[in-house]
Amino acid sequence: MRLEQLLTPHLKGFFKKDYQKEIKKFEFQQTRKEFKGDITLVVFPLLKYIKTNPAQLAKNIGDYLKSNLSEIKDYNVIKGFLNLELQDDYLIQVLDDIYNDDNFGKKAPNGQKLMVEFSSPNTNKPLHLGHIRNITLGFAVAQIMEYAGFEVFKTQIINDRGIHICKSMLAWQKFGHGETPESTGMKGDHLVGKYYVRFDLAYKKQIQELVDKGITKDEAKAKAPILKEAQDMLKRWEKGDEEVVALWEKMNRWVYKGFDKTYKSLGVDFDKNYYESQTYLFGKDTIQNGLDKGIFFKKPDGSVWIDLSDEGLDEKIVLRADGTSVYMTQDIGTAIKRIEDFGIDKMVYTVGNEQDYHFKVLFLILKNLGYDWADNLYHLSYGMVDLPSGKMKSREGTVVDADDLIQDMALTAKQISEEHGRIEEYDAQQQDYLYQTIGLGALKYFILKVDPKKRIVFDPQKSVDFQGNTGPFIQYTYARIQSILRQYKSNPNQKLETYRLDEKESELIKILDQFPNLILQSAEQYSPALLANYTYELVKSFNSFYQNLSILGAESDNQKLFRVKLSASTAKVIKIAFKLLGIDVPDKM
RNA sequence: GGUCGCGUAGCUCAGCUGGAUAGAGCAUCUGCCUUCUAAGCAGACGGUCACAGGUUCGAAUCCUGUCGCGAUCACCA
Repeated sequence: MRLEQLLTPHLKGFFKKDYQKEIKKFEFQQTRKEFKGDITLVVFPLLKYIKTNPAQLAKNIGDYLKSNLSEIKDYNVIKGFLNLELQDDYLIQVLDDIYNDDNFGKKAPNGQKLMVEFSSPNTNKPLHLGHIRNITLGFAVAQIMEYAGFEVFKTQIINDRGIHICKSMLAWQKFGHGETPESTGMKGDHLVGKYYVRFDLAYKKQIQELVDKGITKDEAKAKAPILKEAQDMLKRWEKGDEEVVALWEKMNRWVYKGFDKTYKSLGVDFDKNYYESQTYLFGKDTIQNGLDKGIFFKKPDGSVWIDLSDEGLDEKIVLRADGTSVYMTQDIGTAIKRIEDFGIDKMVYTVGNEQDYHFKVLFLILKNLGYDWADNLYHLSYGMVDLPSGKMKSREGTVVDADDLIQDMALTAKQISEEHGRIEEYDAQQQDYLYQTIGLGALKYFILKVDPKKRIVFDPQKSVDFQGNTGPFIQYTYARIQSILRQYKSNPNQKLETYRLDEKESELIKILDQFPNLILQSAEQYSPALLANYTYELVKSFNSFYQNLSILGAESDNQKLFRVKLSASTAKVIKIAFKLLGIDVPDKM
């Protein structure tokens, strides 16, 4: 980042002076290991402006930079690549600036408000691995955006009404014998989930009975009495029936208490919750408004539609024939409401790629309704988390439960930690906290390092690694550095003297220098994966430095000071990057 | 069938706004703990970047087509 900022103005000056050309952007890349140099200018793209031999042009640029910039020590040209070597003094200065910057990579506020939606669960069952990906991803994007200058609001829309929750309610009424989270010791969301499964069991039994009586399966599915009862319950809920509403409130309370616990153990929070029971009626006025403007049209049966065939899509329903809302109606209303509530400029929806079509349509509708901000809505679409056997299916009991998984990860962390036996002086509480930190670090990093749009295959048998490109490896490196800093007894805030850098050292500085750029890129692309993989690259480079050169055993005080500052700066970047990813780093492990 | 996404080493993934000989980890194999934490380091092995065309000085990257996998095209959410 710094290196490019240093060179660009001089390159512009060179082309203006010698060739009378205005060139805005230059292409830099890291110099490949097998060549000498710290940064490389790719000369080929410049041939568009100046017709000449690339090697000759590279040489001319190199000569110019070397004689005009004291920071350039030397250069070499290989084909169309100009490899520039920097003075050690300059790189040391770069490091010192990084060391002294407590908000390294943080962008100044840009004055824009951004809302990030993630999680958004149904309230009829506990969270599972799919939610963990959603939550981890959405939370990380929110944090990155904030660091990149936005004012961020984290939100979720909780699907607390509908047939699914009525099924749990009905089954609890029928088979629950008044069970509560207190009476059973079960987490509330798990208890409610238990009755959702219980409903399905009874439902299937009734279907089978009807089929045995000679009714077709499809007919049986529609006619099963228990389903009728659930549908009836939903109608009563919509009419505001006191008994049903009271039960609904009670069971949702159980679920929220359970969710809160899961969110807490995942280390995430929200600035504002929206509930579908309150938002599902939003949007109806907007539909009328759109009808008046001729954006929507009414079919003979009274249902309201939008025709998007000009955009290459189909007709889409926005209001049912009986005048009730569909998903789309609600989402239109909720989007408008959010803009009104917070005055936000942009919005990110973290929702799985199975809803790509829905969001495409939603954004188009809002645009057609004349909302300019519709251009600033982004669907952060991510791939499903599948098992080696395929999709997770609740009916087949293959769903990986979030709470179980978090616990398993901590348990694995415990086993590995005990083998190493380095934290015996910790008390039980500190140890538990550490196991949580490592287990969660492994899980979150495992998810975040993968490009969001790609499908993830999760093997519960193999679970998650703790070696290589993993959260624990990065946490471990951080802990190692803390150990060194604890042992360094001098004042690290002294001025560095000039000193001959080792290759491992200069490489590390150059990677650190890229961090601000990575923040920008991750924000632009809504991709925590970029940041995660950068952090891994940084840590690998540090470990190579660490294993090959002695830090506290350096030859001189100045060298020791330099290496301590380099280590501390690396730790700082690891900590910031992991904070943005929603992962804690331990001082010992 | 239409639309969208994905296809890189045995496995899991980087690299994709075109640039040098395609990179990591896991697994397998070889070294390195009397020196700062070996969850580590140094190295070996492993590739028709799904396939076929095209654009370009240059393609894993861009375009077209084919194949494979997934999603979606509900008065469900």
